[in-house]
Amino acid sequence: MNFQISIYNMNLSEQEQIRRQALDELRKIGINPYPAAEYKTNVFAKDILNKFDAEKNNFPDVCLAGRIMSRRIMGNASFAELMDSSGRIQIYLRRDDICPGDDKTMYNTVFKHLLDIGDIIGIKGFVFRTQMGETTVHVKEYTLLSKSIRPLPIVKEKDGILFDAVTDPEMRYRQRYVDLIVNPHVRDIFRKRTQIIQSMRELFNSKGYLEVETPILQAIPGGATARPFITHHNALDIPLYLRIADELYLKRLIVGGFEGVYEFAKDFRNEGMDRTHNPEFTVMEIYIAYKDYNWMMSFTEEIVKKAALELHGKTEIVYEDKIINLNPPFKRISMLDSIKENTGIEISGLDEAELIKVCDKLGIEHDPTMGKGKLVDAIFSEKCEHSLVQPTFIIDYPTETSPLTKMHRSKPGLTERFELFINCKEIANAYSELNDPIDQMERFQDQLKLSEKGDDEAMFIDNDFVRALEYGMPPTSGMGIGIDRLTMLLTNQSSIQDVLLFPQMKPEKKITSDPEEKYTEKGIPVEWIEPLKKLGFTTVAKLKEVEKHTKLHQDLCGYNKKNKLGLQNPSQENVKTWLD
RNA sequence: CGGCCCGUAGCUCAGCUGGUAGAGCACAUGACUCUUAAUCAUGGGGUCGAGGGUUCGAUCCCCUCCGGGCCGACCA
Repeated sequence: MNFQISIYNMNLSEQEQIRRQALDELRKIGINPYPAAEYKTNVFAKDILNKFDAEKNNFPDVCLAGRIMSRRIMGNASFAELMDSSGRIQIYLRRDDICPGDDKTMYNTVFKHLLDIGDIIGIKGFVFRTQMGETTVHVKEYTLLSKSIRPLPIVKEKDGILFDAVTDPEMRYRQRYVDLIVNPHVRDIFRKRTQIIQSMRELFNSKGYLEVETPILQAIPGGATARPFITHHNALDIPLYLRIADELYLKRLIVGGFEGVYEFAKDFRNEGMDRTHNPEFTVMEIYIAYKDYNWMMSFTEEIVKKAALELHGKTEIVYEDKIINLNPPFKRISMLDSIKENTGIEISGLDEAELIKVCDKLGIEHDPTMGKGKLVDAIFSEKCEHSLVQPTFIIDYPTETSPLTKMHRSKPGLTERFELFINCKEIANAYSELNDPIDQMERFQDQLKLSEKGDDEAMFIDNDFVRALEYGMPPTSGMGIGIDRLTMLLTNQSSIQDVLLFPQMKPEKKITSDPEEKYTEKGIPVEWIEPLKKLGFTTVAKLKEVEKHTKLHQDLCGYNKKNKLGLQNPSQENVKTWLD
């Protein structure tokens, strides 16, 4: 028996070894643990739970498939829980139902011993209610559909309280598949994420706006201020950037004559990672001809309201300890008024030197690379954002930080731009788009000056984009919504990792391990390879670092004894030759 | 990048001014025909994140590193 285990792999846990043995046993019995055939089901667990009526006996013949999540075996009868994509349902198996004849293998051997929690099976039977009142499928016949050879964390639940729930973020994010299996509410979050996107798409399509795709690989990463990822195209031998925004391409399409275009775009920014930032993230950007930012504010209200209603059936949502009402109209206040409201200081018309004084007075850090716009932005971030719990449009931003935005129709030095804040976070950003090509070129050149001043986020000049504007772009309003952050808000999650299926993680540390040949080449007998690896010598190179061969010899003999391997101990001289 | 905390069985966690490890679940064997965190009995399972140091002796104390979390800084 010991030998039986050792020929598998010493690195496997006992439970994994047992499951691999079960795999072999199943094959011996003639059961394919990984059958190819389609398995036709006719119902989901949730449908049964919702619609079963014991008096009508309305599920006399069901077939469903899913993963075994728990088992309670009591001799000749067993209960188990089956989880399919819709949820969990209890199933009931009786030996003499599963095995009507003399051969009781399918129950006694296969179900009780060779199946495990985590295995995927299909069942046929009828629905009934147990004495305890639980809707249950009485199984007449089952089929193994896929054997699981790695034990799943066992999460138990009673009265809504989870026991031993997997909460370790490391495991939850790296092995999202496990998280999705054992934490059912996680699947729900991602369903809601898709629902939000669907809700927006439906609204846009109903208005006749066109969903488009624009380049992710861009020669000039435009449309936002951020540090890009850079890559290289071999055939063209040019650098390419992963997009930081799709704005400039969408506006080219408005020039091309579309009335409205939108894209759910993955953008990439080479910056810090934390609870609210992932290097790749999703932004919905939409551009509509002949509109302005006032119109866009109302449209944004409609988008947010619709998504909230479809997810929650109401516009009041709970986020952590706050209740947020997403019922329009949202408050609208200019950035300068908001600063005045929160600090009592009127900063309109101040020059750079005066703004620096204000920063000093308010205790806001600043540095010489910051222009007027960034100084105002810093004051706003520091003093105002925290007050914007309920949805609020902050409007009319300084020109300097808005190089793609039309000048304000009546307020000099400002632009027609708004950001929607909810729960103190920016959710949307929109403008009356700048369509004056000459103004646009000048703004790009101002960005160049900022860049020369040391601002490494300033925008690049996109000459082709200016050329497009020169042909004439209709007055247009554009808006972007951070899908990840909106999802966080609407699903009450506090970190972006919880709304991304596969958040970016540091690479997993690989344990390098040499193949057997490397060891045998050095004259090391096969049976001593495993003990050496267990002692930490996973590569032959590590053997070279051994200072005293006698110590290694001792360790090996000790390992042999401790694990009762029954191997013939090597001589000290032998061990010495391994180290050369 | 700085401060605080964490890393022990497959999972969740104990481990008392240092004496080479425990629980529950899971797993194995057995009992049990309506159980539901099923129950009962028995059993196996751990380089106590890695390396170094102090010590007769380190899971525990010290240093370095790796991985993770929270807070701050930077940053949309």
